[in-house]
Amino acid sequence: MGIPNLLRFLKPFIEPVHIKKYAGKRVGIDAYSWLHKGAYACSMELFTDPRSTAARRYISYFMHHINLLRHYKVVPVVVFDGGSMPCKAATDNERQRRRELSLNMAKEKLEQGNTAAAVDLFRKAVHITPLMAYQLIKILRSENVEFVVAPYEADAQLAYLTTLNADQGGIAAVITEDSDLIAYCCPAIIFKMDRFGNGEEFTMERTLNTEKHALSFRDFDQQLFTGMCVLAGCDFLPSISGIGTKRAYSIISKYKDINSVISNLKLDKRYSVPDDYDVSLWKTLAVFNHARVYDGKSKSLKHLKPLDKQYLTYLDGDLEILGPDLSPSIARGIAEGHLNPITMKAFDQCSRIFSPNGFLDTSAFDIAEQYGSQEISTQKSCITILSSQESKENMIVGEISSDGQKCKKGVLSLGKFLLQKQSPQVESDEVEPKNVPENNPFKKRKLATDKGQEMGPNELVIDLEDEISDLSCPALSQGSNLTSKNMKQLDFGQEDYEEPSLLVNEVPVAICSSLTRYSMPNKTAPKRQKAPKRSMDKTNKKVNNSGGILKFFTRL
DNA sequence: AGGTACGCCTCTT
DNA sequence: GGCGTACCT
Repeated sequence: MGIPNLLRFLKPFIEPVHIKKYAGKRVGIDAYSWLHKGAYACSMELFTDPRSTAARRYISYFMHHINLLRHYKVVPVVVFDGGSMPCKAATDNERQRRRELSLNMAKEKLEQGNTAAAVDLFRKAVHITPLMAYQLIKILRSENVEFVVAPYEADAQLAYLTTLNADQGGIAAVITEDSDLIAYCCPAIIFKMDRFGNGEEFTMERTLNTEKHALSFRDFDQQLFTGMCVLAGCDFLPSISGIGTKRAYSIISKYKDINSVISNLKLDKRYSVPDDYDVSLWKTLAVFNHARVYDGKSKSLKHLKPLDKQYLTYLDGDLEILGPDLSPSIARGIAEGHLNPITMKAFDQCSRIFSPNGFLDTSAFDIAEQYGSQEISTQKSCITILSSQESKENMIVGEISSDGQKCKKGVLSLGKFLLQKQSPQVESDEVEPKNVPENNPFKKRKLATDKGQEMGPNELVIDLEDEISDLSCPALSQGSNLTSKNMKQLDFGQEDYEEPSLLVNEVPVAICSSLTRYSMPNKTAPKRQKAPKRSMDKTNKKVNNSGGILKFFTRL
């Protein structure tokens, strides 16, 4: 729950900000906050029909915000929560119980035909499961959005990333709704960011160095600041009854030493301080300082900050409360989104088979799933789905050269393939075309060879203006939602922003598109190195020529 | 004045 | 998770 009232208490130090302030910077995102908000848009569907498009609206919500950041040249780094901390088990269980209660009531109401009441209850029952996070991860992966799954608390992971330089994977700020990040002394945090990029900014620097409303943290160091937060009550340790943010502040600024604070609290008859409160407080401070995080460089767990003797003595060798240690391979599997951080099992058995290629992995798996296949295998450059139902033969549905530089008919046939399955009217000879037609949307642009553009090896670029109207792949032309005409024009302050139509409501575009980076209708291929500027093309359409607005789709 | 317990909201148009 | 509010100390 964060620290109660902390945001209100620190309001004087919080200023309005627009995300464009962080243009060119890497910014960390607490995935949970957007996932949770997004899940509200589809809370009922998540229970009643989890595989439906409607149930995936939380992904649209999330990706809208990702695209917004990219539009303002902010590099998003998405951080997911991992395993739960042992010390939070009690509160976790309580929440779980409440949700289950709501869920049962919701189902009841639904059966009674009271949809309105059911929706209300489903909303109370929503929680973000690792599987939901995994669905998003698959999209992020295909859209080349950087992400990491924290071994435990995303907050700690985010705080850790702020201590690194950008070239080491570090971030300049964090977008979250959780005030816990303040307790981690995160240097810059953006709260309440809306869909236009407006939010409220907290900076440690401003807070420590300015006086507002008779509040001053000039004499506070990091330990005292975190101590104040913990004293006011946090997830790991409830506050002493009668102490909130203000009293925590005044008592810390009075004694300026954690141990003095505790001993004086114990002397004060107004408060009942548990005997072991000092130990608990130091242990909690240890978590905020040394929680276990994932280190992308060594690909293993490490501590947020190097272990400090002062805290270690209170921990008494019990490092478990910082999050149990994990072997590097498990930690990496979790961090890279292959293992469920709770169960430690692979999200899908095939993800690792594909990851060496790093290419069609999840999409291929999606297809297999759709076909009810039991197995998928990759052999050299082919992706094969072992079909268990329709035909007993193995079908080669994709073909990629081993260096990932060429994408042949496979991708197209993939699209056709699915299309045929879902739209019987498609001519059968289109199912496995011998050649990729000249005008096919998946034709590969010359990559990398073009004037220093920095394309990922697996990216395809489609020039929409040229090709959208004349697509050989009906799935795509049908998705005329791709034209700028059908894009929603949203007002983002002074600039117009063409929001990609998020979900293609019809069909198989999914598979193709997860590999595809569409460029907007400017003739030149995207340039991604220079600091891009927006420009107007002849048709007076506003376009983004900095790599195109990213399109994404999800499968049905 | 400050803390706490409680109920309501987070999406979308 | 946050927020606002009525009520308690």
